[in-house]
Parts: sequence; structure tokens; C-alpha cells
Amino acid sequence: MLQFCEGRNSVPANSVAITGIALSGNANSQRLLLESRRICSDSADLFRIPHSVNSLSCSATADPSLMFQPVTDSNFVSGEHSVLRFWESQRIFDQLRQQNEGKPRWSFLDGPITANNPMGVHHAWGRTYKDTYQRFFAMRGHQLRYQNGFDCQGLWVEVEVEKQLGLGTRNAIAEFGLDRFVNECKRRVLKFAARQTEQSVRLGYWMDWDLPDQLRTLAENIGSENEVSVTTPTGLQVSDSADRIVERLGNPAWGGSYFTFSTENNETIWTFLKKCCSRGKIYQGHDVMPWSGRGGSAYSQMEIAEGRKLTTHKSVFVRFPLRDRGTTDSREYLLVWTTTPWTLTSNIACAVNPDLEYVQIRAARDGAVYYFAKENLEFQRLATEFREGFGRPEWKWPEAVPKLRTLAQIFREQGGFEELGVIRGADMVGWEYDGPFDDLPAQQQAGGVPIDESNPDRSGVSSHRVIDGGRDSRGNANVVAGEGTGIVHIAPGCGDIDHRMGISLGLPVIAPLKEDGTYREEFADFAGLEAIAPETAEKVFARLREKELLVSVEVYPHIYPHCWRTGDELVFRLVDEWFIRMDWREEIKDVTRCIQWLPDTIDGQTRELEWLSNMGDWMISKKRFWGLALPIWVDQETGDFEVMGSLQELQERAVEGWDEFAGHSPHRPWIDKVQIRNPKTGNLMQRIPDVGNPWLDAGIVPFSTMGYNHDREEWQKWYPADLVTECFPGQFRNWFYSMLSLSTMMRYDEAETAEDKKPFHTLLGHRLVQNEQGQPMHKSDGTAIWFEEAAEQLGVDTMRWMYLAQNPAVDLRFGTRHPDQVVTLETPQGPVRETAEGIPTCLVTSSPADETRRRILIPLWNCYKFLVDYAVADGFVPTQELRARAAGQSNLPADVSSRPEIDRWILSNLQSLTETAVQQMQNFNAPGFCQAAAEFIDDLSNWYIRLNRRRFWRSKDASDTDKLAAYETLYEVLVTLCRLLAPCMPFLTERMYQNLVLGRQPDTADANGTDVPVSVHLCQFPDADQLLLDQALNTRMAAAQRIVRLGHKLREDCNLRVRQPLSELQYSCSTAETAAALETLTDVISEELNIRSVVRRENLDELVSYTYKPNLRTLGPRYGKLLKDLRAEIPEMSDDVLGPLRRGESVTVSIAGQDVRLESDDVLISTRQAADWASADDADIQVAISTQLNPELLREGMSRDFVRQVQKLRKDADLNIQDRISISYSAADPEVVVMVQEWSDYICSETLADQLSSDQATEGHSGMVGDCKVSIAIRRAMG
RNA sequence: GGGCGUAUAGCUCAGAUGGUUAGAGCGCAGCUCUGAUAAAGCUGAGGUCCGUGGUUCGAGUCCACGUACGCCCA
Repeated sequence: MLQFCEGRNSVPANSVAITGIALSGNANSQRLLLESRRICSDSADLFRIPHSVNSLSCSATADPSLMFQPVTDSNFVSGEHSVLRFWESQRIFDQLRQQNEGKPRWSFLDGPITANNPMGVHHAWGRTYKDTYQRFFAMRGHQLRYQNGFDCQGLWVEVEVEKQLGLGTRNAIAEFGLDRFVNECKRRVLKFAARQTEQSVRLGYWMDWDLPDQLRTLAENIGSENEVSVTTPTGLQVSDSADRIVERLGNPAWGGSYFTFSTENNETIWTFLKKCCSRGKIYQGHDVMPWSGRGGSAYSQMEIAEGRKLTTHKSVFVRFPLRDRGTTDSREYLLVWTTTPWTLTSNIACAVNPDLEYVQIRAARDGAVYYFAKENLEFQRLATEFREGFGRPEWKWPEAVPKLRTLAQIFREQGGFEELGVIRGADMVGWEYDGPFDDLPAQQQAGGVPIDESNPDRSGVSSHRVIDGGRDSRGNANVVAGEGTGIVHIAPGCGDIDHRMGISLGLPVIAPLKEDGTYREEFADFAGLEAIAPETAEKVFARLREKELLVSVEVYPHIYPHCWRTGDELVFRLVDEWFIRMDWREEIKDVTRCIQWLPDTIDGQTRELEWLSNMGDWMISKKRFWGLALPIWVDQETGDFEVMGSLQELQERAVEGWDEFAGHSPHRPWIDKVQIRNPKTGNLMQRIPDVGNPWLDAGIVPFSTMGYNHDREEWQKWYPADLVTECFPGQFRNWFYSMLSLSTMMRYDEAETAEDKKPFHTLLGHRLVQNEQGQPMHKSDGTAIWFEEAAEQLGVDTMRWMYLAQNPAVDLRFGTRHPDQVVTLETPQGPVRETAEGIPTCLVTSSPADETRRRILIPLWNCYKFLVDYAVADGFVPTQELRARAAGQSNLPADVSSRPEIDRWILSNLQSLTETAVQQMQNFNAPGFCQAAAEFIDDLSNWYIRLNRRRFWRSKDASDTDKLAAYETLYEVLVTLCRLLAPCMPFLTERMYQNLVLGRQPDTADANGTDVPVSVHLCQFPDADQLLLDQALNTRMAAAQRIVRLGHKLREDCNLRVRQPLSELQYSCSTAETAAALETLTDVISEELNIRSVVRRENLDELVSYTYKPNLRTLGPRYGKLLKDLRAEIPEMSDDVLGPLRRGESVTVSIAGQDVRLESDDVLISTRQAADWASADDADIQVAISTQLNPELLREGMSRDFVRQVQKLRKDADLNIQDRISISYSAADPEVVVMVQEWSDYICSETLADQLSSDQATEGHSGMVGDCKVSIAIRRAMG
């Protein structure tokens, strides 16, 4: 339970009780009682000695020791902690696994969670599904694997470790030691795996967890040869170095979570890549990536976002002479602009926007003719930025930089110009020009730089022409007017977009830079110069000036990507990368079609198929350090490469370095030592330095985690998985894609059909968790909610219900974190003010959570408390047989034939819920079940208990079979409901079950053998009992509820309060069956509506008049256009004509000169009321209530008011529900005295009054009794 | 630019096969009930079902076009 430091003043009054309940054992019971007395609002419960135990047990098999423990406040959060302790101390999960050993399998496959940070509430949605469906199928009697997965390898871990160690550059990592660096990565993963394990346990997520402390011990000892001893989840004792233990984590013999850095996982990817290679799908290609020369590495988009800075460059306007246009006197030029002059050396083409207008001007200075975008002539470049800066306060326009000039100004300063005309961009496409550096060998080399064998003919020089810039993936033109000239210089070796354009047009590539960021040899005297050095730009300008191509140079401020490690400017650089050719996509699509994709509203299959149709080849390499060692060995001299399919194969082929590698995990740097020999050339082959794309790591798990490489028979038992469930945005091209691809390839030579290749049967996706306003939550601005903040403030059962009840196709608006309001979380480990990472714990508010608690948890708890309160007072103890049946342990049919209809109804309704539960949960539709369960809880609370309250507090009478029936019915309903809800709401149901079935609180439980399961989670999930299911009864109770609702509405209309008895209600139904069925429920209706007699009538003709409307649904198809007339005329017809329809007879009427035969279901009938009656109707039911009151009725109504006033006084005085009282009252109106005399027995029995006297001196609470003002006082009776 | 999807009450969302007066929850207002309830029940206000055209006796629903938003795509 929470105590807030600030921001809330509602420290719950019962906060001490939590510790009280949490205490266990007899030694503490005294303290528990004392503390409870101090704080419990209903403390008397704890002291009440059950009188006449056995008065109701009515059976020799009832065990008085199983008397329920008193129930106090709900204390949901602390109750969860005691349940966690109970599960752990009694090893309930182990018992469950034992119980289901050898039963039919249900295979769940967990998608690995990134073990790089603690969990937030967004992770808990999917994990709730995972746990809930696993619990459900376990209760249905299945054996499960319960294996959680951690995603361990990849850039994000590296980035965090680099920050943690303060390493900036590639050299810094090398100096630190790649081995030490990789060990740090392993450590970080283990550390957060431990953390996420603890968080998941708190969620109630039952998995085969490794002990968090052991993971931490392993983390500490990574990289040392110290012998570490651990107990595996399966109970084995293992002693070895931490490294060697860690690389085997998650193996079947040990149990525990799988880690994608395990040798098994990496090696199974090798198997996959080998299969790809044997089908010729692996090849080396290129990509252009942001690069840091000093950092010596490529950068991801995410990293670039972190390193954006305002800087200035010397930008340049340069002119490219057009070939075959103009004359020697007036040569024609493209005007081009760039902020990266070094890339001009590698120019291949110029891009225009075909839809733009380009202006043609002649410069006065030399008569040269220029083309550029018309709009740019007078365009005020960076005018907004000059005034307002670049979007952040620190990004002001640099003071030393003058305002930029327009192109017109530049040309005017150079002697003026004249406009010659306008031309469309489309008309320029295809024009050829001379590049500014065509004298460089790089420009002249056929095939580009480096030479591309697949495009051997074209050189830079031979490719210079104007191209269509096209559009980006969002439909925006790549070339726009404004900044620059509307003519963009394209260098496919120096830019991302340029590279893509180049590929699509088959342009050659000139890649100028080496790894260290300097020019290659093919660039003559530029060779060795650093691209980003200012001197390089100056040299470019000088050359352009010599060639008379330089138009203007200026200082240009802009936001430019920098290396977040070194602060250096990034450049785009062409790098070698490795790809899987995805020309086997049709095979994957066939597999995709065999899978059920849920929820179906998002049509996941179509989305996946679309991605598969459009995706390019899969780039699997990454120029990094921590990750899968791609098993590709290359002969540097020839470019030959081979893929190793296993470590064994590598060992057999190894000619160098195996000894150095042996004993290490197959990661860098150790694996890099191993060399093999090229059988063709005899050269040594080295592993490529790249690591693998992490989606390979996650995609292989259907194979690696189920023993594909070691125990094929066992693997076959679990493959394909029955269910996979993850947050879906993004995963269609990530995890889902990688699993489908890898499985398809792994099975291509083993399985005949696509059906036999698929890795899972069903995929359940869900959307994102957002804050309450529908905004995404971000770690950076403090709006992301940490798991424990929500768990300890909102309660986990509540959170789970929110997740489960949510439509998975819609974002979940979870709640809001208030970063400015720090709170202290009270946990069993003591108060917590910050997360393990040192982040303050903040207030989390959530109206959806509040609503869930209010609508679901609290009513459920109160139903339970209601039963226990009265059972304890009455000494009701369930019989052995009842307990066994409610807990699902008995096949004895329940005999409920002698119970009142209302009892049989709630039991029948329970069977309907059970049918729904089984069906919906099997179909992975938790929202469907939650909806039905919520309706049931509402029926139970607001209909069954409400109507039956009196049966529980009637006089103690051992032979009161009706009272016993009420207890037994409610008992069976609640225990069965616990079993139904257990997978969704595991904590609360456990608390209820422990007390209802075993007569104990979780904290005082022991594992003593009983005839019933010791935990609700060891019970079977119920099946509907067909003997108890009575659809007709359910239907007619629903009809009765409708009548009551109509009755309430009529009372409202006539301003007649419910306490005022009325004489009569009449109803009629269109169908005789319903009407007859309702007759058995007239007592219920009468009681609930406080109407003395409820009478069924054939019709309400005497009380109401009827109106008729045509039933378009039946008449439309028969009469078509005549419907217009039918609609107009039928309501006008009298009851004399149409009356027979109400009796089920048919009528023929003349409409627009045509005979129309009407059957009874061709019209809809509603009522209009007569005097002294109020009437209403709902579908096929008509109801009328008498509104006439007589003095007798009025007095009875007053008596009810009187009782109500007294009850309120009792409650205000905090009286025990059994305390006896004496009442005195005074009233001016003699009618009150008459009433009290008439109703004194009733009043006394209802209010447990021994005395009821009129006393004019009474100074008590005054209130209204009927229309009379009365003053009432009560006193607790002595003795 | 292409593909897919969405548009319904102040908010979040339901509305099979076309059918009469378009629903639910939350929020708001009023009333009622309370001897389990932190509650609950009932009633009400609040809608040009994005727009325009079409098919049809009849369109929130089907079709076409348009608008806005979302997601995906070298």
C-alpha cells in the first residue's frame, strides 16, 4: 500500500492492517488483532465469536476448522504480496508443473524481451497475455514449457555500455580491449535479465525463471576463471567458470530463460545461414551509411538523432557546363549548390524536379547562361532561421554569419543578369553535362570506384546527365525549390538518397572515402585528405576557380549530424555489407498463409504478405562488436567466401587460431582468431569482422530453444508453437518476418508443405500502451511509467484486467505518470523512493485502472465479503462435498432441484459464463471473456445478492433450508468464479479461494494435504455443468430484469419512490411462452419493485391503448414500393382493425387500393397509458403499474421510510450489524403515530429494536417519513 | 507517388447479411436505492453517422468521387 510524500492526502486509514495481515503464524496473532482493532472500520468482525457453530453446516462431513477467516478491507496491493509469498513458500508453480507432466502439450513461444533496461508498463501488456493464456491452458490440463526469452545482442547494448564506460571511439574500444568490452555487454544483459525477472514475478508471470541473484553472480564473474556454483531451475548443481555457464543458459537440461547470446542460439543461426548459402542466397553488397572517420564505425539512424548539432559549412554554388547546348560565346550551365564540397569529386548526375519551373538567365559578366529553379531567383534563403534560429534555444543564428543573399543578389553583385525564359524540369531530363572533376582517375574508371563487376561499362564521366529526382516513400519530391537551386548534385557513393537513386537508375558509384575518412588513391592529389577538413573544401574551391566553375562561396549555418561519441561530423560512406537474397519470398508467403493472425480486424496476414512482397534483400551484417559472429570466412585475395554451419565444422576446417578460441563463446574477438584454408587457392580465409542483425537472433528461437540441433524428437513435440503474442507495430518486418523467413529456410529441405514449415499456429498481436491522453510515453521526458510504479500504486490484478479487457487492435490509454510528484512505494522490502536505476518513483494516475477496480475488483471482493461476513456470523461451513464440487474435484452432480428458482438461475448463469470462458479463452479472445465476466459479476452483485440479502440474515434456525440453499449457492458461485477468473486475476482469486475453500489466509497457509487443491491455480478450469445450465431460465430472468427496469422507469416517470409500495403491476408479452415463464418470477419482480401483486394479462387493453408500426424487415421484401404507404397508413389504423394481430391472428387491410395481408410479426406494437396507470414497453413485453395510492399503502411506505432512517442512524453510529437497539421518535403529524402502531413489529424486527416509543422530547436525527417530518433517536440496548 | 485502413455523442469505442426511434462505457445533470459495496440502479441532455453524388421502397451500412487522419512501402 502506498503512502504518498506529497500530492495526495489520502493515506488509507487501513494501511497498518496490511502489515497485520502480512504477519504469519500464531505468535503474531495477538498483534494482528490489536492493530486491526485500531484501524478496521468494521473491527468487530475480528472479535465476533461464531455462535452456534454447526448451526448451518447440516452435515457430519463439515469440518469446523475450515470456518472462514474474517474478511476485512480488500487491500489489493498488499494482498498481492502475500499471495506472492504464498506461491513461493508453497512452491505452487512447481506443483502445477508436476501435476501437468505428461499431459497433452500446449506450446507457447516467447518473443525475447530486450534485456537492456528495466520493464515499463508497455511490456506488461504482452506479458499479461502470455501468463494468462499459459495459466488457462495449464488449468485445462496441458504440459507447457514456460520458457521466457531475453534478447541480448545488438547495438543498443553496446551503446549503453559505451556510455557507461565512457568510451568514445573505435580506438578507445580497442584500447579498452574488445574482449573486456564484450564481457561488459554480457554483464549488462545478465544484470537486466535479473531485473526484468524480478519485475515479471511481481506481475504474477509464471515462468521457469532463473534466480535473479544467480544471474547477478554470473554477471560479476564474467571474464574471470573463478569457479561459480549455481543451482539450475531444474535443480542441477553446476560449477564452472561464469563464461561457460552463461553460454549454456536456457538449455533443456538446466531449464530457465533462453538468452539469445547463448552458443546454442548463435550456432543455430549458423545452421540457417549455411542453408541459405547452400541455396546461393548469401552475397556481398554495399550500403551507404553515416560514418565517423575517427570513430571508425557506421551509425544507425537512432544514433544520428542523438548527435545533431548546429554548425556552419562553406557552401558553394558551382556550375556544370552542359554538353551540346549553347555556343562558345554563351555557354550553358546547370547551377548546382552543395554544403559538402568534398562530394563534388564523386558527382555522377544532377537531379531535377520535373514538375518545377526552371528559369534561364544570362549573366552579364561572361554571357554564361544558367538554369535553376525559377522560385530560387528571389528566394529569401533561411530567412526564418535568421530571425528565429533553428528550433532550439541554443540554436540561434551564429553572430559571425551574415544574412544569406538571394541568387538574384549574387548575380547582380557579379554584374547583373537578364532573364531569358522558363522551362519545365521534365524538359531538362536527359541533358548531358561535364562534371567538375572529370580529370580525376576516379571519374574515368569504368565500373566506378571501387569497380563494380556488375556494372563494368559506365564511368562517372560517361554518366553525367540530368535525372528525375523522383519522390521519397512519403510521396514528397526529393528535389524541391527553396534552398539551393532546384538542381541537386547526386553522388551515389556519398549519400543515402543518392545511393538509392543510383541503384534504381543503374548509375555507377564513386565511393571516395576509406575507413579513416580520407580520400582513396583514385583521387589523385586529393588522396589522403580528410573529407571533413576545412582545407579540403578550400582545395575544392581552388580547383573549381581554376576551371572557372565556381560561382559563389558562402558561410552556411545548418543542423548537421555529428558523432555522439567524438563530436566529429559524420559523412556518408559506402561500406561492404552482407545480404540474404530474398528471391524465395513466395515460399515464405505460403507459410504466412498457413498462420492464424489475430486480432482479425487488423488483417495481419495481409500486412505480412505485403511486406514480404515488397521487401528488399536482407542486410544481415553490421559493422559492430557485440553480436552474432557471422560465420562467413573470406579469402581476401580472391573474394571467395564460405559459410560455416556449426562450430564443429569450423573446428574441422580450422588451420589457425582454434586453440586461442577454444573455451570462449563464439563472439568477437575470440572467434576472429580462427582461420580456415581456401581449398581452391590454399590462401588463409578470415572471418568477416561484421556481427549479425539481431533479428536473426530472435528469428531462430523456434529452433534453438526447442532443441532442433540436439534432440529432434523433442523438438518435434513442441514445434510449431500454438501461440506467439507480441506488440505488433513494427514486428511485421521484424520478429514475425524473421521467424517466418528463418523457419521457411530451415525447413525447406525437411518439410513437404508450407503447413509443416510454419513456426507457430496462431499469432496474437496487440497495439501500444499510451498515456491517458493518447500520447506516446517517453523515457526521456519522464512520462514512461516504470513497471513497479504502476504495480505498487494501481495493483497488478487491476493492471492485468485492463490489459486483458482491452481490444488488442486499439492503443491502450493506460494512465499518466507525473514526473513532478515523487511518491514513496510501500513494499515488503520497505519503502521505495527510487527505482533500482536511481530514478525517483512518481505518482501514476489512471482513470481506466480506477474504473476497473470500481467495476470489477471491488464488487467481486464485496460479494465475497458479504458471504464470509454472514457465514462467520452464522457459523456456516461448507460441507466436504460442496467444497470438493466447487473446487472442481467432484463429479457428483449437484442436486439443486429443491432450491429456489433464483438460486438455480445464478448457477445456470454461471454455466453460461463458463461456456463463454472456455470458448473465448481457447480462441485467445480475453476481451470477450472479460466482458462476459463483468456482466456476471454485475448480475451477482446487483441482482442475485441484492434480491437475496434477507435470506442470509434471517433468524438462526438450523432447519432453515432456504437459508442454507442461499449460502451453498453463493458459495459455489464464488469458488467457481475464482477458478474462471484465476488466469486473468491470479492474486485476488487466490486470496478468495484460500479462505473459501481452505479456511485460511495465504500468509498462514501450509501445504497440508487436503482433499482439494491447495491453490486455485492447481484446480481444473471449469467446464459447464449441463445439469445446471437452463437456458430457458436465463432467458426468463433476463425478461424479469427487463420488467424491473421498466418498473423503475415508470416509478421515475410518476415520481413514486421505490419504498412506497404500489398495489399492482400488470404485464403481457407477445409470446405466451415468455409470459408463462415469467409467472414463476413474479415474486422476484414484486419484491424488487415493491409492488404487492404482479399479474400476468393476455393483453393490457383495459389499461393502455396500442399503437402499431409496420415491421419493415418483413414487409419490405414483400411489398417494395408500397412500403411508403404502409408506413403512412398503418399507424393511423385503429385497434379495432389491427387488434387481432396482438392475439397472433392475421388481418387483411386495403392500402392504396391493394389488399395487404398482415401477420402478427408484420407489425410492432407499443403502448400508450390510461388514467391511474403508467405503462411502458420494451420489445415484446408490455408493463403497466397502478399509480393509485390509498392510506394503507401510504402508511406502509412511511414504515419503510422509518426503517430506512433508523438503519442510517445505526450505520452512522457504527453499530455492529447484530447490536440490538431501542428507538424513540417524535412527530407532529398523528398519521406517523398511527403508522408506527400499525407497523411496529415490522420496524422492530427490521432494525433489531427491542423498544420503540414515541417521546415528544426526542432530539435526534430528523428526516422525512412519507410527507411528515420525524425526529428519531436510537440507543444501543444493554445486555 | 503507391498500397492498406479509419472517420459514429464532450472522450473512448460497438454497430453480421442494407430495415423503423443509431448504441455502450466514461464524463455531465437529476432522481432513486442501500443491514455487503470505496458502490449501485434509473432517467435525461448531448449525433447533419466527414462531405457530395449514386444504387434501393429503404443507406451509418453498398458503390463512386472528394476531404481529413493513421499505418506501411526503394
